[in-house]
Amino acid sequence: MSGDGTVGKAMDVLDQVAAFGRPVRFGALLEASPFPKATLYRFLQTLTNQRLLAYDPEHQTYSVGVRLVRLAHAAWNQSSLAPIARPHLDALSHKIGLTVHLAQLDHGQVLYVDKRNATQPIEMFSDAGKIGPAYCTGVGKAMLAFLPEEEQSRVLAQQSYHRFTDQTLADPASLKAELANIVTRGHAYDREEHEPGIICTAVPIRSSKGQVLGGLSITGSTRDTDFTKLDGLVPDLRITAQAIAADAEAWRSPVHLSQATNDTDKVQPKYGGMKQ
Amino acid sequence: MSGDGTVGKAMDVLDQVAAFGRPVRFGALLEASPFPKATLYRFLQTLTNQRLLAYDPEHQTYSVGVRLVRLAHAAWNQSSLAPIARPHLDALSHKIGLTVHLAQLDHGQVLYVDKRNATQPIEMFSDAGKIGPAYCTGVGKAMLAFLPEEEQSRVLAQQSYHRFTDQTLADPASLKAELANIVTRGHAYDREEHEPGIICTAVPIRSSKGQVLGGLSITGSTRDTDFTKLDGLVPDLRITAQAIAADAEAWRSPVHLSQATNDTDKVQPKYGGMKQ
DNA sequence: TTTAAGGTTCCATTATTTGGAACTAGGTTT
DNA sequence: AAACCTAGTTCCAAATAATGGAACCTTAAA
Repeated sequence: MSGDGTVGKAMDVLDQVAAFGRPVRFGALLEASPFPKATLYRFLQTLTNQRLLAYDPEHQTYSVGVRLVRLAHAAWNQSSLAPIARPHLDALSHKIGLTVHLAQLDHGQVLYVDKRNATQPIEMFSDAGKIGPAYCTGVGKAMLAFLPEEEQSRVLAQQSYHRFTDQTLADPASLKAELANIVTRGHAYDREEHEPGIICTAVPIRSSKGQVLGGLSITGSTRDTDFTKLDGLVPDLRITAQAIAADAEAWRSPVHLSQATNDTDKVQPKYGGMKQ
Repeated sequence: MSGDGTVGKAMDVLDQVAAFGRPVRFGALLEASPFPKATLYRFLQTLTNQRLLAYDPEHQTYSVGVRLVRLAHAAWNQSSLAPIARPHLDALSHKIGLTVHLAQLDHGQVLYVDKRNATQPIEMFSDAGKIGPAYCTGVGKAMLAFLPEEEQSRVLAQQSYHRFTDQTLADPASLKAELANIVTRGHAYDREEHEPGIICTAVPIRSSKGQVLGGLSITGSTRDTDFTKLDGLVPDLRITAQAIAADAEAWRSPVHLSQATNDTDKVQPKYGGMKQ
């Protein structure tokens, strides 16, 4: 699938285990794997050694390893919009009192990187890291709409176009038409296209050069809210998105000036600080 | 460092980028890398192709890629205690009104997988995924204390023994003595050993066979609380830890009965659902 | 005790990785 | 403007690691 030599293949195996969503036995993996028994076995060994997988000897099952949680922490901090956007999300959700989502595009899908739920407590990882379809969510369409021509076509061709509800735009043509509307309008709607009873308004987060950095949305249920209400909040959304974009650009720029002075007095110097 | 063929080396590179904590240029990586230029270059290409790294062409910098966030979501859900422990944490933090941490051991270090902060809103990934030292935190010591002999020795030898405060137990001998106390007492203290002004009580989460699954702690500042107060909460901690362990065992057991019926009607069937 | 299925190891073959050196693109000094 | 860096990229023969068919365990049932 990915190619990319041994590392790519190993990642495919990792993805496969992750896709099961629960501990899985060797045989189950083998059945669905393009690799012969011995090869798959060795990959699982390697990944387990690397603690990218965890092996439960009692049940003889593999599951995705916690080392990933650690790496993800770094990823979330250093290459997602989340740390930059945090204060803005706090302010926005406090002001409007509805659920706010921050998302980015990953491999043609919507990756939620942060969330504010005004009423209930936040659901941690269960939301950050969650993925959703791009063609039938507010944030997804807001991001797609402002993608450069070529990239947009590529991503549109990747979508699954599953019909979640009877509002879902389940083919590239109607989606493309909708995206044009979004560009002129400046924001996207989700009209119960993904889940019945759930509507949303979303805007893209774009750099000064117009590059799509992410998306921001307000979500509500049809019981509590409607599009008139949501429309009233669009200015707030826009302002927040712009503020996030501005901060993102301010953060990125000065980075390359100082040459890597690997702070050795840090709390947990990668491996260096640990005896081996 | 890790060995394990090509995949291991690639992971080392990934770790190296993660350790920088910010976007990093090729040259900076090369300086600190055991690999020759061409080799490092190819690894970075491969990892970038795999979206495990993200490359910013403008600044020519690499950072950890968001694909990891996605994988971590799976890891957190399927092989951490967090999803099982969630309701218990909610109940505990609600009842006692102090900060509660849920942690697991990863590679001799404390990996925080969830947190409840009774007063302030939860800080998402900034806490889940965070790592800390095992030898000078409450959860760390609680878990170390109940490790099997051999594993304990191995992990003790891995610690960095940095003296964070003048309370830090900064050598294996005094740590080992303390661990013995923890075993008889049944719970661990952090007496400002990691951060001045921060104290905590922690218990291990152990399976019915005594295996250490994780750790649970209550943290407070010396201004608001003291060990007398914390001691009063230990029974609650214990009960919660036991409940989590019980649920964890109940969840694991029936897993291997049903043979992999890869749900194809799932929302996002890994790649299968997407045209390629 | 035999059979079977699931898992693990072996090892000659095959394919990938390796890294020194040569090359290219920007930017800076002479 | 030419020479000269420095940082990043490509090439390719040699070295190394991955491959997978088959044999071998090990546990659970017949």
